[in-house]
Amino acid sequence: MHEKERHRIILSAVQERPVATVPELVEMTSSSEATIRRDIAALHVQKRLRRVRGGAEAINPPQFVGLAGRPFSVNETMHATQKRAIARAAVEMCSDGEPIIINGGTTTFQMVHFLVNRRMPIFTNSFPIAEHLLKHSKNTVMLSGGTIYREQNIILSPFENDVTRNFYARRMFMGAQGLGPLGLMEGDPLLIQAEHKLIDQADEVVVLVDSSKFRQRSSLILCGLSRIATVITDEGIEDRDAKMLEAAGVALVVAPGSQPKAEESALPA
Amino acid sequence: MHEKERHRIILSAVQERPVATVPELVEMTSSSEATIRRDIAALHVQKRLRRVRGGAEAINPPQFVGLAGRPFSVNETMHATQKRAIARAAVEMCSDGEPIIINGGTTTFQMVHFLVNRRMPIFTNSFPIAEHLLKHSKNTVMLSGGTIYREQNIILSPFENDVTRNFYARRMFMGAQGLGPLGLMEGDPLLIQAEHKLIDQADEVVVLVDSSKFRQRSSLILCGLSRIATVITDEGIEDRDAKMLEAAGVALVVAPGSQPKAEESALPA
DNA sequence: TCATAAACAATCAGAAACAATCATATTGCG
DNA sequence: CGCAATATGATTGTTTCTGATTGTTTATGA
Repeated sequence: MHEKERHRIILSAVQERPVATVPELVEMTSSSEATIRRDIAALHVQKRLRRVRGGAEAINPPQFVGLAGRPFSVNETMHATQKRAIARAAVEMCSDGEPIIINGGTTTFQMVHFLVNRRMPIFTNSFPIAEHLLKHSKNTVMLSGGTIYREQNIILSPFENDVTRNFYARRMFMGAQGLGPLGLMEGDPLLIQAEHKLIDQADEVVVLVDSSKFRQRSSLILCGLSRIATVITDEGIEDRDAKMLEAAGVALVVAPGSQPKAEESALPA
Repeated sequence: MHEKERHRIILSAVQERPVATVPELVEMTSSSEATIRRDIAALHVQKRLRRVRGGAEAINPPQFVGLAGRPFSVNETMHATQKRAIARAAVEMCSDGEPIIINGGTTTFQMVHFLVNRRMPIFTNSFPIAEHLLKHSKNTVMLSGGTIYREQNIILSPFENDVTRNFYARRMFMGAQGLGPLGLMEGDPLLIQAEHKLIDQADEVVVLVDSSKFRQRSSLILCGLSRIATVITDEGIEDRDAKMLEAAGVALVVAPGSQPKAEESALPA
């Protein structure tokens, strides 16, 4: 067996399980202990894995923290103030007892804080949202079934007939990566899939986007503006974008309390 | 067992409950008291947990366990040692990569600790199990969809065609309230419903019950003994009950390490 | 307060993992 | 074909870890 081949096997083993022991790898590669040690040492200096006593471990999760993958936590802090204000406005649209659907995302996640004193049936495909509502509120929580995708923080099943098809609500709340004349844009095909499942289960689609999202573009269009009933954003929205929504017959809600981001709006051309 | 694995198990246990005792961890890791103390000390200086007299506790604020309803937490401490030994034996039946189904329950929950160093597709209807596996393991987690019932700690949908019908595994693991000649007994109709959904999705049903369950009776029969492939219990099982299982063609596994409860078995008539 | 048990710390022998070395095998090239 | 360069495997001695034993400290109840 060649060196490259062993390295491939070792890296694969390390990815699959938190720690791969030297005897395990010896068994897998049919090579000697000394060779495996040398390989691990080599891969260690290449920073392709971390060498630990007894074997090797993957380098990416030094200790994997909780549910939220990196992308989630990073996003979580961006535009936090606006997101919070937008989320509050979204929750204020709801009345107790009225069922709602919340699609997973960092903006919609902020809604949970304003839902703690409410009592309504809430359907979501987001594990963190469900978790938070369960632990800190008395709402009835309903969850879509399927595989939990750690990176995207959503639950998605590849099948047609899941519980999702049996839940219906007047409003569905969702975020997006971008919003433009062509409609709602998303960056991840998996999210597109998940959102398509939910979008048909509600009369009105309410989109939560901070004003920076009007400048974001992406290649994946989820749906046209016509499908959107309401957009909630912050005070940083530009007239041009407001007019675009108005022309498409989309109701616009500007969440108060989010400080106008004059500098951010006046971007250097 | 290697250092990293022990650390993962310890952190996993500490998360589950506010405090994990040294003897508990000794039992879970099959290592000595001295080693556990050293591990705790090491994790303490790494600020990954707090060392306290008697064991270790989670470092983050004592987040109240809103999720686990009273019944769950109370049950959780009963027969804890046996339950853990049984859960360990259950996980030892599984090989990496082999998909399994875990029905929610306090005994089956204990399986999570032994699954942290594994890598397999796991389908469950239990929110706490899914949560723990997500946070402390690399397993692929699949969840059934539906309403989350706080009291029973399970997720159940009233509909026929949900994701559950699309997942299939060789083994399904479940607990029960009682086990007698008539079969598997459960106390709550909701659990019956949930378990019926899963029971058809696996070839073999593996039942995890501590030996006290052979003396429990209940009015709701979930299924006959013939449907059960294996029963895992502790050393407190009586000959009469073992014979009953044998007669029904059920494989019996007695989990080692659970000290024989001589006094408990010899109940005052 | 004292007695008792539990939890802890310190120590040491044995085991496992490791590093260093050397002999052998494989490969590439003249 | 032979030689050199490199890679591999075995051997050795060293380091590190683990588990048992001992004695000390801390909590608990009479």
